[in-house]
Amino acid sequence: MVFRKTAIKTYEFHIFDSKIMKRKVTLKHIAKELDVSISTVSKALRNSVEISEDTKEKVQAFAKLYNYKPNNIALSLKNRKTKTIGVIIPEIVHYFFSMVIRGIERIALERGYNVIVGLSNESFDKEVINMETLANGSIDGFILSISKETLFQQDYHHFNETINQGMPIVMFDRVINEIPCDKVIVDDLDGSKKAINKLVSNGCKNIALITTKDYVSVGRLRTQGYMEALSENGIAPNAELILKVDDKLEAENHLDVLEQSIEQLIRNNATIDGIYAVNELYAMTSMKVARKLGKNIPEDLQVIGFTDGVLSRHSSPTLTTLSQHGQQMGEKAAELLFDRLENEEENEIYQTIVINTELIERESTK
Amino acid sequence: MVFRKTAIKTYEFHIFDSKIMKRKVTLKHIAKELDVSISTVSKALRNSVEISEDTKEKVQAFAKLYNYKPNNIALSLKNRKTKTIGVIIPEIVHYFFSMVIRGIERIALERGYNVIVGLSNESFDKEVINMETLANGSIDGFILSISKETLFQQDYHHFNETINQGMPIVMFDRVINEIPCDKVIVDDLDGSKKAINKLVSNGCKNIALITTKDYVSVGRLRTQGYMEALSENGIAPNAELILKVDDKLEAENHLDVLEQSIEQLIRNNATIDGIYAVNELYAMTSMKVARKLGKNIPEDLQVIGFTDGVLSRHSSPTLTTLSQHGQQMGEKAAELLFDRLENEEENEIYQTIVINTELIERESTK
DNA sequence: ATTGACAACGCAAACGTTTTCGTGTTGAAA
DNA sequence: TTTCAACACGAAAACGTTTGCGTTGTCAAT
Repeated sequence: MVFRKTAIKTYEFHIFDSKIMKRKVTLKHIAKELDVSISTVSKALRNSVEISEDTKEKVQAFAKLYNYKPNNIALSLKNRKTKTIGVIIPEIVHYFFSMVIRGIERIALERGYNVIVGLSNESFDKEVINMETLANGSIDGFILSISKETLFQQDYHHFNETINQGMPIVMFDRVINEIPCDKVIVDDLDGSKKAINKLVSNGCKNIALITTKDYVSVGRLRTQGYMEALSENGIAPNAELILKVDDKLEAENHLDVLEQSIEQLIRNNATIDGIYAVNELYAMTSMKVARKLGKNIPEDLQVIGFTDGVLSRHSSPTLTTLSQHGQQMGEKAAELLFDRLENEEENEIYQTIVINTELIERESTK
Repeated sequence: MVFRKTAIKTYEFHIFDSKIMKRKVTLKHIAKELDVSISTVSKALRNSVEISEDTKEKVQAFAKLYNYKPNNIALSLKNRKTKTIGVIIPEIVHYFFSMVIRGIERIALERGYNVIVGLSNESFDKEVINMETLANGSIDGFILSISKETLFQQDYHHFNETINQGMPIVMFDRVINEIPCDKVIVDDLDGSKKAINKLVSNGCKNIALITTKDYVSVGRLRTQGYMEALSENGIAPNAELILKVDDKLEAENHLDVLEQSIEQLIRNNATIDGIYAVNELYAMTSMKVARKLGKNIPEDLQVIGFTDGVLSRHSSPTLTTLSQHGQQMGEKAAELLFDRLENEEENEIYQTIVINTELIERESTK
C-alpha cells in the first residue's frame, strides 16, 4: 500500500490488519505500526513543536489514510465534559415543541454540541427517570419544559437536585420562578392582551375565553391577560364566557368532549362575537363548532388562537394567531446554556428572557 | 451526620466536603472516606461475594447517602458501548418524522438507550457532518431517513463507510436498497393502489395524481402504484392528469406556487372527479383550490392523501388518508437496531420490514 | 575531553470504571 | 507448631485520550 504525501515524500505502509479494518483505529494502533509511542502520535497529530517535521508528516499521513478520528468518549472522560446536552420535553408530535428542538439543534450544530432528546409524555415519573439517566455524566446540561403532571404535583426536587450537583438547567415556556436557573418564556400575559385588544378594536363586545385549568402556568397567565385586557377596555369579565377545559384528557383524542363543551358555551351565550383560545386546537375546534351553529367567520364571530402552527395556516378560514416563535425560543435557550457551560467562573445570576409574541392576522378576524 | 441503615447498625459519616457537594461523588471519593480501596467499593456496590457483609453494608449506606451513581462516560469507555443511538432525520417539524421519533424514544426508554437527534434539513452536507460527529464513539448505531439532496445526488459513501467501520444502520421510509442494512418501509406501492381502488369503486373516472419529482424514492413508488392501479382497473393513465411538483422549493413556504399549479391542473381538466396526492399538504391544498373553483367535496371531487397527519383530521371537510403508522415504524426500527447491537455474533443477513398502510376514510370521499 | 543546550521523544498520571489475579490474615486441621 | 484453605481485600490493567516532565542523543562551545 503506497501513499503519496507530497511530491517529495512517499510513505509505504503495510496494512496492519489484513481483513478490512472493523474496529476504529486508535492512537495505540498507529503508535504500534509506526513504532513510536502513543504520546508521540498524539502530539504529532496536534502539531506539537516537540515532534520533528518528519515524524509529524508520517503520522499525519498514516492517520489520514486510516481515517483516524479521536474517540469522543475518551475525550469526554478526560475533559470532564461531553459536549452533549439533554432536552426533555413533554411531547414531540407537537408544532411548538418540535420548533423549539429545531432551534436548539441549529445552535448545537453551530457550536459543536450534540442533543439527546427525552420525552416525558407529560408524566412526572418519566421526567424524573429521563433526567436521572442523563445526569450521570452523559450530558453537560439540560434544556427542558416541565410536564403537566409535574406542574400539577408541584414536586420540583429533581430540578433542584440536578442543579445542586452542578449541572445547569435552562427552562423554557413552562417554567417555575423559584428554581435557580435561566429561563426563556413567552409574553403570555402581554400576548393575550394583544389578542383581546385586537378583538375589541374590531368591534367585539362579548369575547369568550377557552383555556386550560390553572395549574399549567402558561394557561394561567394567558387567562390573566384576558381578564386584565378586558378591564383595561372597560369591559366587565363575565364568568359565563370562560371555558376551562380539563386537559388531563388530551384534546387530540377526546375531540368530541371538547366540541360539546364549546357548543354549549356558544349556545348558552348567543351574543358571543369573539373567541380567544389559548391554543390552536381549541381555536380550530371553536371555528368548526361555530360554523356548524350557523355562524359566519369573521362576520358573526372572530377567532384568535395562541400558538401559531400548521393548523392555523391551513384551516379555512385561516386562523389569526399569536406566534410564539418556538424556534427562536429554542435558539435562545441553547445559547444561554452553552454560554453558561463555557463560562469558567460560575455565575449565580440567572436570566429570564422573554420572547415577544406576534399577532399574525389571517381570515378569522376582520 | 448520622445515617441509620437498619435497626441494628448505625453508621456515622462525617461530611467529607464541608461545602455542599458540587462535583458528583466517585468510587475514589468513597474509597478515600471509608479507607478502603476503589476495587473494594466497586465490588461492594455490586454485591460481590468477595466482600464481607459488614463492608458491603457500610459502603452501600455511604453510597446511598451521597447519592452515588456510576459515571456513564467511564462505563462507556470500559464497555466500548454507549447505550446511545443516533437518529438522523431530514426535518423535525413534521408529523410523520416526529411520530417516528416518538416510537424510537418509547422503545429506547424501555430498553435503556438514549437517543441523540440530528437534523439534516434535507441537506447532504449536514447529513454527512451529523453522521461524522456521532460516529466517533458517541453512539452504537444509527437510525436514519435519507435527505432529499442525498437521494438526488445519489452519493451514499457515508452510509457505506459507517457500516464498514462496524456501526450498524437502520434506515426507514426513504431507503436505498443497495446499502447493506436493516430497513423499515411502508407499502408505498400497495398503499397507492388502495387509494386508487377506493376512488374507482366510489365512481371516479378521471383521477389526477399530485406527486413529487421521481428522485424521492417514496414519491416514485407512490406514482408507480397509481399507474398500476389504474391499469388494473382498466383505465388508461393520462399524462395530463399527473402533476409532478418540484419540491426543491419546500411547499410550506411556496404555497402560492403549489396552488397555482393545482389550479391550472383542475382548470385544464374539467372532468377531474378524483385526486390522489402523495402527501397531506398537497391534498389539503387541492381541496382548497377545488372549493375555490366551485367544486363540492366529495360530491364533485373526491380527495385522498398519503400520510395521515394533524391537518387531515382537522381540515374541513376532513381528509381521507393513508396512515403510515409512523410511530410503529419508529418502534420497529429501534427494535431492529437494538437487537442487532445486543447480538454478539454479527449477522450479515439484513431484514426489510414493510409496515402496511391503512386507509382512513373521512369526509373527502363518499 | 567536558560541558551545556537543544531537539525529539517516551513515561506516567489522570479521567472513572470493572475485573483478574495476587496477597495477607485468620482459623482449623494435622 | 506447622500447613492450608477460606476469607477479605488491594494492586494493576484496561478502555482511549492529553500533557507535564524526564530522558536520551547530538552537536557546538569551552
